[in-house]
Amino acid sequence: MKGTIPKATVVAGGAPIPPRPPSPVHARLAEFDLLDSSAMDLLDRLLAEAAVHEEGTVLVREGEEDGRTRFLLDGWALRFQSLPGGERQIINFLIPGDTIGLYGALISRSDASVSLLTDARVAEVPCGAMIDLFHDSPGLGAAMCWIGGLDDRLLMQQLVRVARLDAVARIAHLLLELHTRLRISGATEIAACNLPLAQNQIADSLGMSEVHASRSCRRLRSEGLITTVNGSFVLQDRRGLASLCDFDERRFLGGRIPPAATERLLALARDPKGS
Amino acid sequence: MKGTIPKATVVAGGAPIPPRPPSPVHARLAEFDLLDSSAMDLLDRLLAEAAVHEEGTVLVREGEEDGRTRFLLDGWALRFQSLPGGERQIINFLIPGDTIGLYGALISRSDASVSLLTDARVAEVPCGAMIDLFHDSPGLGAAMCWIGGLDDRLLMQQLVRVARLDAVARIAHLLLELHTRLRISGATEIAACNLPLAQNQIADSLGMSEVHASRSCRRLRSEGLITTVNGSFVLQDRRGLASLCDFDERRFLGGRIPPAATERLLALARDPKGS
DNA sequence: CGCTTCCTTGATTTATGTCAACGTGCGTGG
DNA sequence: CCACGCACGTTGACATAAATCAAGGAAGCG
Repeated sequence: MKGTIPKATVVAGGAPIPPRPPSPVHARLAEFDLLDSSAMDLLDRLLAEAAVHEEGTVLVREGEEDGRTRFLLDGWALRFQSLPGGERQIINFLIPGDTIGLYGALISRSDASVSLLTDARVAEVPCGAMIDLFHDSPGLGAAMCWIGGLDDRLLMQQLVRVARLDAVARIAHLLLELHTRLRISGATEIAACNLPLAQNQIADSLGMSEVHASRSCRRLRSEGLITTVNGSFVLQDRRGLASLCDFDERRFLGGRIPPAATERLLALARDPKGS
Repeated sequence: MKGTIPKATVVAGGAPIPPRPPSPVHARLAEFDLLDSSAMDLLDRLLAEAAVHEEGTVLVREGEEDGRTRFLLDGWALRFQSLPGGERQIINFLIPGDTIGLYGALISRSDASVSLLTDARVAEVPCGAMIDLFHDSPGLGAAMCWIGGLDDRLLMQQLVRVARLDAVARIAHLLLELHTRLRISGATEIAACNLPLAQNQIADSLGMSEVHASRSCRRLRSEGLITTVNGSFVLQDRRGLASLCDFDERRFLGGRIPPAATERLLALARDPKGS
């Protein structure tokens, strides 16, 4: 069940921004609109060599020392911690455009494992290249930090969900989050409604038992809010789901950059040795 | 009940690392051992002008556009989100040495509020200065990202706690985390055992009702694991607390930098215009 | 055909929330 | 100095959400 694999074209010059490959990473960065064409070129180069891995592959193992940062270009993954009892807590789901091990270049020991939920296309950036990136393109470096900030925001939402919502609302909220994130990373509306999750993954993510996850999903299904097609969830009524859990889409949209920062970053790009 | 306020001395030259003020920020960065004396000087300058605020002050309001990044030099704060029902979810507790709004320079709209739990000394770094920092001292810039990575790790632990542990274990785990973090930021062993928390703050942080927090704290007290002295928790038996919740201190220690990254960062510092 | 994996369902137990009442210390204003 | 209100913690009775245990069904796959 390999996904379609769009080719990553490497563009040569610094010409007035040529059409980019439809990478979900680019889609996410569209909102971070400070990248000039040289930054884009650098990004393209970093993402050019992507490898395809099979469903179930473990990309990163908790405690491992592996400074690489990866970009998930296609497919889904999950980040989790193993617990003393042998269970796992899924920290978050990773979708196309997401970063894996963003801090790998700075914190050698990874604090969570990452495994693939579907076949996936993954680009790897070695530790050194990740550091150099900040030097070669301060704008792209800033973009990486910006991604870090957005990820932090996601984790906050996951916390609020688990800490405050009941089981049905937790699931609704999670599904809506994934839908929103998929749209941001460029999925079509139809693709964004199709979430390849198993119920035990939902349970492990939201801190509930499998049995209870099953019952809660059933409730959502019986109210016509979702359906399941061979193991995938399909959102049927976003409005209805949102009303169950006070979903606020704005918490996932809009990572706008303060004007003052914009100026400085542009100045830096023009004159990297300034001041 | 103002805390003792150590003076922040600004050091002039780039001399062979003079004794630094005993700032908790410096203490935290001790583990990030890549900062040369010029980076330290820059940091000292950023932290030199700290203002003292009263307990209860709201430093940041959710949704507000305020690109500043702050450093908590003394005192405690909490970061929280307001929920539709009017309650709050405390995302995490901030202790001396912690950063407030690390991503402020890149994401203008803050996604959580921060208010002071005690009187506190706070240094403010404007948005522009935060960006320039990456240019003026790549090492210090890396240190800021590194802090972001550690904060991410903390948030993961908070999630695991809330998602997986029962009420008593959640509280024990939280108290141990705070103890560990306090030691890292330079608190004496005695100070680190003394946590100025109210039970309703614990409840709002761990997603449980106030009543249940009260009962759970009582259990910990009755087993001699903690005591309370006029509203503060005092850890009495760390070993005992840890056995209740599988606390793994290593999750909070050791943000070691990969060797490859160390080399590159040092090279960058020596030759900021290299390659 | 007999595995496994994923999901389902019912009966029961346990953890936690909710409601309501009360205590204690503490600051404030009379 | 007292009376009052307020923030904070405590306690008990009760309701509810969710875990657990146990059994079984449906699909995929050798």
